Amino acid sequence: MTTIYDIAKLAGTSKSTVSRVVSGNGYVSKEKRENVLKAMHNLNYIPNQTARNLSQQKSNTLGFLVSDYFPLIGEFTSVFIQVARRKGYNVNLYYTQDKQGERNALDLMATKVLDGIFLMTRNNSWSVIESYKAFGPLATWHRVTLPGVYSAYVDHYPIYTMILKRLTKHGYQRIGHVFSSLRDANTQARLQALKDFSRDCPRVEVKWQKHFKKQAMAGEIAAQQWLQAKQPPQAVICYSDYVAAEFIATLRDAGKKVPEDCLVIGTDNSQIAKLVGFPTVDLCFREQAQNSFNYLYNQLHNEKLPITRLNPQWVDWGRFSDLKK
Amino acid sequence: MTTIYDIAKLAGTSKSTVSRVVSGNGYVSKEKRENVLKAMHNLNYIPNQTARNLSQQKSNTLGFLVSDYFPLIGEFTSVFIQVARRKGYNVNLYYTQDKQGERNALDLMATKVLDGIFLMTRNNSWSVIESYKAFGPLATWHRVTLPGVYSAYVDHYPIYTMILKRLTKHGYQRIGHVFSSLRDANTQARLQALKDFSRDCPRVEVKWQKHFKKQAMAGEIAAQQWLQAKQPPQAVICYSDYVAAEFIATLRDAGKKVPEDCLVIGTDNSQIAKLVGFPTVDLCFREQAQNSFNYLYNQLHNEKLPITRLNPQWVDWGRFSDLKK
DNA sequence: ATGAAAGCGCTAACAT
DNA sequence: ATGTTAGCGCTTTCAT
Repeated sequence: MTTIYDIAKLAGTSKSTVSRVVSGNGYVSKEKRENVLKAMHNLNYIPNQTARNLSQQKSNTLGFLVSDYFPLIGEFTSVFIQVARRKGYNVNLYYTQDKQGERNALDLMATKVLDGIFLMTRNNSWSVIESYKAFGPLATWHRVTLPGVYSAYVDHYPIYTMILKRLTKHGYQRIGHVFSSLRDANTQARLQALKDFSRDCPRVEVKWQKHFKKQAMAGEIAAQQWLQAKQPPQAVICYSDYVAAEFIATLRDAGKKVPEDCLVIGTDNSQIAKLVGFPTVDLCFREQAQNSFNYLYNQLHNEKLPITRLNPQWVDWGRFSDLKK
Repeated sequence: MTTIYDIAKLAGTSKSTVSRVVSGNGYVSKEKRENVLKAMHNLNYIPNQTARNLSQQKSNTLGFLVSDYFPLIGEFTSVFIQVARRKGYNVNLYYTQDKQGERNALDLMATKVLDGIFLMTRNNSWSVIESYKAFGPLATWHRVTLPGVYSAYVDHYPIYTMILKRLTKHGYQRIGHVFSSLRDANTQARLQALKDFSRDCPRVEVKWQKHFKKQAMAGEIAAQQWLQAKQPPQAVICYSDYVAAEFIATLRDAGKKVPEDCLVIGTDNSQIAKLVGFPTVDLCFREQAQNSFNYLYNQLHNEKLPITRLNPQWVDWGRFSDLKK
């Protein structure tokens, strides 16, 4: 491996000068700079990032933590990674299935192997996670209000209200719900929206409600329960597109027609919604990824990259135009 | 940040001894070890991976390079990352859209920021890529035969033949094809299979063939062409599940029935195939991810983790049972 | 403007 | 079994 020392020798100068031209910090005469550049080129020099990181106590890499894979992860990470790349940041992906694994990843901030961390999903309690704030900036996809943690959330209350009203307006009298974990703040917001809605429209039947902690199998199990219900809901709102897609696939397998027998709605605006063809709500996950990165970057550089306001939208690919407005 | 030096001081010993207990290399008396352990615990010691990497000239991290995101990437990376994790490896994801970006990532092997690299898709020519072999092991998803590059491919010839025979047996007389780039070795294998098949079964019409270099929009464009054809094929085989899904969505949008009007087949066995509900072929991408990691690991450690033989399977979720056998 | 030298935290001979 | 020492490659003060 060729090092700055080799370059220095060949260019007839010192390590310091070479370091200056490589990093672009400090003054160096035109003449010396050219010699160094020439030497770098001749020796095929590639700077050692590890040495640099050790010396500077930073790595220009962010950690992306998630517990299980679900399809939205792929889309979300891809925008996060590409946004980070443009600002010179790498990202390490960690699938941390347990508390300890997650802590190990968080620990990496202490030594600046990771400069900052985004948590898509988590294993440890928020108080544990928050304590890592001392090591570097933290952002998350969860809806939480903690002084030290940026949350890229969007309020589900108005969105859920909007969906409920729209369905009611179009004649749906029995509306079912597939929620994620009860402890989740988004679930709470949805439940509140549902409660308030029921007060206004008591005649709409909304009792069919299911809860799942994991996305895997949630849609399938919920669909099984739909199939066994005596009076199944005519429309079901799912907490994620993936769950909605699984729900639909299971109903169709059982010979049901979607959306005729049951209209199923997701809330991610992921590719899957478009492909399977069901209405969904764009909760702006792409902008959330962008905002999250910007937050971490701003913390790290004392800059002011913009954090944009999110503007959720109903999305139906023009296929459910009768549902519009 | 607390370092081994701090621990040494507190435990009344030397850095070396601390290093020995932390890394688990070398002898250290029970007594000293306990002192060190105690000190580590009291000071909340977290080893500095960067320093370790610099000293050992390795990082225990692999690079995963891909040019554009497409849905299978998410699934593929998630198994690759989790498999790597079990062996103590991290993985950095790079979306390299151009030649230079890809070279930058490959360069990282020179300084062992990356110990090895997997290329899902590539930008540079194989000869350029192969030259990086000098820095560390290389694996790819592409089908290539290069001395220094492991290819996790599976031969598409027998698979394509199998699909064609099966369709013919069930009465399909006009079979369409959506291929990826002509230069791709898998496409070549499929074309050869098609050619040989046509010799045996000249009466099956197979002229409807489309080629696409990018997955984005491929399915949609192909479907538009299907819709405009005077005599469109009764079955279409797509080179990826994602393309198949897009093809189906577009046909359905146009009021066509799938599979009644046109049977569409994918070849990834991704989650999307199951959710949209079309037959596909399991080309064992999960095992390919596993094999690729194992190869890289074996190169790095002179070990013999098994490289399993792949066994592609027709997959139809029991929904197309009339197509079976 | 440039060079010398100390240091980032850890590892690994080598010596005892 | 343990300590001393010389790196790993680069950055950054501090002189000059």
